[in-house]
Amino acid sequence: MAEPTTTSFAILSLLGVRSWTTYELAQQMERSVGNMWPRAASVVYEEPKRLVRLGLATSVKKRTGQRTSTIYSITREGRRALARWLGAPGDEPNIEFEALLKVAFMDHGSLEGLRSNLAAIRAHAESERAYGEGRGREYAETGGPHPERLPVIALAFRYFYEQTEALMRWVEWAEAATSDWTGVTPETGARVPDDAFTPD
Amino acid sequence: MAEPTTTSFAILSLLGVRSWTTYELAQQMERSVGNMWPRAASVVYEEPKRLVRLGLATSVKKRTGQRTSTIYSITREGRRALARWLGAPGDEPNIEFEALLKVAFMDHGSLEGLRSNLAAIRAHAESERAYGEGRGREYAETGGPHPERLPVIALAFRYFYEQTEALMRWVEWAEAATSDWTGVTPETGARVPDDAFTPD
DNA sequence: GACAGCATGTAATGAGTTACATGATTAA
DNA sequence: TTAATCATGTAACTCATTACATGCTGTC
Repeated sequence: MAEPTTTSFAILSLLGVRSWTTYELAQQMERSVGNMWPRAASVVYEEPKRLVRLGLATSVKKRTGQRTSTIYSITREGRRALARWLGAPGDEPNIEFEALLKVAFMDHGSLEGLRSNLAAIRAHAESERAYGEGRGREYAETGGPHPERLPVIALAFRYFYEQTEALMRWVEWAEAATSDWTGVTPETGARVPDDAFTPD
Repeated sequence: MAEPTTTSFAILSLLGVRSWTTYELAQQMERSVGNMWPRAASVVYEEPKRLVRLGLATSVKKRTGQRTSTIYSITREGRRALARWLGAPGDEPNIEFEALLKVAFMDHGSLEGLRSNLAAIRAHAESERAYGEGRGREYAETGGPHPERLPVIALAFRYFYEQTEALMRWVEWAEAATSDWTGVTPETGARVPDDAFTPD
């Protein structure tokens, strides 16, 4: 009853690093976990309660004037559960990409729709790249807030990098490949790029 | 009241190509849409009803012995709605990657956990690559069941390729970078790869 | 002393998954 | 004729999102 989910373990993983208030947890979920397991802040306010129910975490209330805030900490049993979860094989990547879905069916849309969606994807990729460069410099220079975690952080960081570069390469290829299109179907002037199905 | 979702439009996009039975829709959702918008078959059996309610599709029942099956077709209004949706900018990629999440917090796990998760990721990447090569050959040789869609299909296909290659590159890098680790933390013998935060 | 932004949640709603049920078809 | 697989759904449940509510803090 009420098994922990991947989201539960994502939060438990953060609690493995140190204790946090719920607000801090929400920040970390966005900043350091958001790239591989994005979740809205509101679940971060709910999930830790389950961890407490299951005995994997404890909570302490703190007063600030009228309001109370909650600080969560991992328990010994929580560490055991975390280690067990980490040892089991994790799920494969799950990708949702609405803009690409539109591109894939743009033969029912318009050339402007294609171009504007590619442009939006490129803008996104560029902003991700810039963000990544900033984060990378930060880690390289300061070591980050938890230097003892740098080896594993480096692994995840590099995935983000490969990911972003792949997206940039693709969108540049796609913009070039469609630059001479005059429509979105073969009859109206869309062409299959030579190297499309046999890349190298 | 019951606005269509991205999943609705994914299905409507398929209906833009031709009419399908629900079962065929479920197959197509896995085969041709699954890579950018994966959904369980059960939603494919529910969603088209909404399209009908909204006047974007029509349904016809067909008998096969005792059982009935349903064939869905797009309406003129459906085509208009589809074109409008295609013209608006789509959402950015949304990536969930549990195995990577585990890697990122494996400093609370074990070296075996790290290696086995990397191995699983590699196996997945290799199988994706093999699958992609098969599909690519198929398209290049036969043109696929809807040759008029080849130009846009080529764009989406190439994204899948870049995606898969990026994952392969990453996992090979990660396995090499961790091959000399004797533990998962700096004290136990994990090291930050030289090029981790300043790739090139 | 008002307003913006930080901090801390709850509630309503909905989308999606897994599990189940069962009919039809084909191969052993 | 049995078992496996294809085909067609429904039901229960839960995860997650958006929207809302409200207190605190610093600054103009």
